[in-house]
Amino acid sequence: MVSIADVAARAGVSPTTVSHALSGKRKVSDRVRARVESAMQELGYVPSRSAQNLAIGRTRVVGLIVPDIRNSFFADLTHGVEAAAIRHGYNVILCTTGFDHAREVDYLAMIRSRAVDGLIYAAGAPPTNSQLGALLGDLPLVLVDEEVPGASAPSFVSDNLAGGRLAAEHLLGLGHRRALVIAADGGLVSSDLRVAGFRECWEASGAEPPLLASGAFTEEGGRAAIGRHPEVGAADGPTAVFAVNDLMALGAIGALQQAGVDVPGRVSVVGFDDIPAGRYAHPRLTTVRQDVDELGRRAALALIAALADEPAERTDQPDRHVLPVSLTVRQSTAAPTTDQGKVVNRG
Amino acid sequence: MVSIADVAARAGVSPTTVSHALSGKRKVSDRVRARVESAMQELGYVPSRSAQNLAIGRTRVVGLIVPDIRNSFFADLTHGVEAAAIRHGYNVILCTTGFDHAREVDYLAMIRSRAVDGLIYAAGAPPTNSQLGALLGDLPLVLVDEEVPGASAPSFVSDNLAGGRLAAEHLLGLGHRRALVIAADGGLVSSDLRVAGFRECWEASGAEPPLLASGAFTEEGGRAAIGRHPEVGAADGPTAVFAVNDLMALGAIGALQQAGVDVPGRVSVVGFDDIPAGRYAHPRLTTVRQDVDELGRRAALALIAALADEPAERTDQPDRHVLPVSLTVRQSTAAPTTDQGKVVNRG
DNA sequence: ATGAAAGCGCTAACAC
DNA sequence: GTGTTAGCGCTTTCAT
Repeated sequence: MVSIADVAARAGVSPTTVSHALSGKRKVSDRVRARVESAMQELGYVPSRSAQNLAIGRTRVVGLIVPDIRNSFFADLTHGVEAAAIRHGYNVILCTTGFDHAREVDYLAMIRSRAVDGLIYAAGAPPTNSQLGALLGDLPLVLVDEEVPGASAPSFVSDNLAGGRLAAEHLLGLGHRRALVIAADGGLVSSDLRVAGFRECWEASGAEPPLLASGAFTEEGGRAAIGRHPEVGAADGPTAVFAVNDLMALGAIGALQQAGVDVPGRVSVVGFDDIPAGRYAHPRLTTVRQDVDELGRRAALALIAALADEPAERTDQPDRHVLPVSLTVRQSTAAPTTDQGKVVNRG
Repeated sequence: MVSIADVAARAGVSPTTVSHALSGKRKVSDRVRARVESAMQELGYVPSRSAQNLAIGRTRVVGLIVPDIRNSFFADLTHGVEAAAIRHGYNVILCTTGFDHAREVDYLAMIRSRAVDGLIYAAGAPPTNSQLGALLGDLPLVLVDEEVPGASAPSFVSDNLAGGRLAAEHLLGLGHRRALVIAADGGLVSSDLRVAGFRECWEASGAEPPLLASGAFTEEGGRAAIGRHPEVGAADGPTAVFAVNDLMALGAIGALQQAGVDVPGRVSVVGFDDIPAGRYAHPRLTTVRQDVDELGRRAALALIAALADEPAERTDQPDRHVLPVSLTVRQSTAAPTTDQGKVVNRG
């Protein structure tokens, strides 16, 4: 292990000078700099990150907590975070909770030991609300994708309310008047907002209130919700389904098709997220698109900015940043057929 | 920042004793241990990871290099790695190269500065062959998914050769005799082996040698390959396509369908990997399944074991571990139709 | 069973 | 423009 002292000795200068030649934090004469540089070269010197971390009190590493990296939504988010972080000289430690409590505890221990300078938290499960603050201590924190009711940290989320409205408008525009909404279990704010946006818009149109189902945030959750509502696609039953994420929407389509209900012939389905699988599905999924990559990027930049600022700066109001969403119309939605409900003309 | 000295003072013992009470590396009387523990509690003490790292010379962090986390193959791999790592007390720093050279350089700097104890490397691009060793120094390294010709590191890969054979056997068994193989650009060992396995089996059956195309390891790559081979699905043209990964297979199917060629009616397609999108595609994709999660798990365990052993142990022969693959038959393959080539009976 | 003291390798006042 | 020196907070001989 070649240390800064070795380099200093070889170049005939002090360790301080080597340090400054490396960091540029103070002037070093060209002659000396050249000697130092060749000494480093010859010795194959690379500064020890551990020593630097201890000396400066920071690690230039941020933690990213996501429920499951195999979910392509979180993979995209991670991509955005990592790309932004690396551009600013930060590395990211990936922490996937997998909804496992033991793991969360391990992560918290790591976090509290200041192995990371800050944290980006995408809560996938009903988050540890008020506990969060206690567990994290005063570690800089940014929430992304999912807001945590109690927490006083900046958050970056998609416009879930508007997304729900977009889905409702699209379906109403096609002539649908009876809908089933599939929400996520566990009181996730994002799910609640999507449902709220949908209902608000739907009911404002004068259509009858949508049916409500809920389930796990997975394909199986969507499948099961349809199982519990055999009236979907039946005479006088709902002709439209809005699922609060694509996985559930895909599951719903699968269950519908299995029950012999044509999509979109008999029932239209719209999802939320715009994951790759939705583009390959049959029919291709109409969905509300989130710019997940950007969500991750913005969250990372915010955290890094907070880390650079004086800690005092952190008492800023915990602002909530909401990013726009858009509707991507594909083949899983169509006008309802006249034999199963009167088509109503409307704006 | 409460340090070990604070705890020691409060408990009326020396820092040494606090350290040992924490690590259990030597006996501490119950009385003292109790005092130390409550002192830690009251002060909210958490040991500084940076200080520990510097003192013990290790970080308990491993690096994972993958080309792109958004590719679900690598997301699965990452999941396997991370799960195994965390169970053994290691964290993982995610490094996505995105085929960007600047980033690779940043990562190498981090790695050489001993920010990580070891490295798991899934080379997605034509890897930095012989350079690799030089760049990494003597950092413990494990290769996964893709082997690097020069490198003298243990590797964990799927049985690509057998996978290629499986695909060929399946297609031959259905009665196909003319095939197009879509390989990946860039001389990736995995692609070469898959192609080799396929050809070997194909030609051994007496069928005419398959046509060969190649392209990027992406959906677009598969699409373009079909574009360059309009004879696929035409009279006397190939009735089967084997793409060396699912993304390319999906692209090929899309291009075929766009050209009015029915899959599997007129042309059968088999992929490799078994990514989620293949299960949603229409027709659902027949493919060679890799146990990616296990690949990642095994690689992580091997690295961690190497880190625990005496460094001397590392001179072991750089073993190559190959994991079995299996064929998942779905709807993208069928017997060739008689009007486009005589059906031949076989085995 | 417990302590004193010397590092681990770097940074940053504070001198000159 | 360069050097001295004192930490950063922990682990770990070596004593007792």
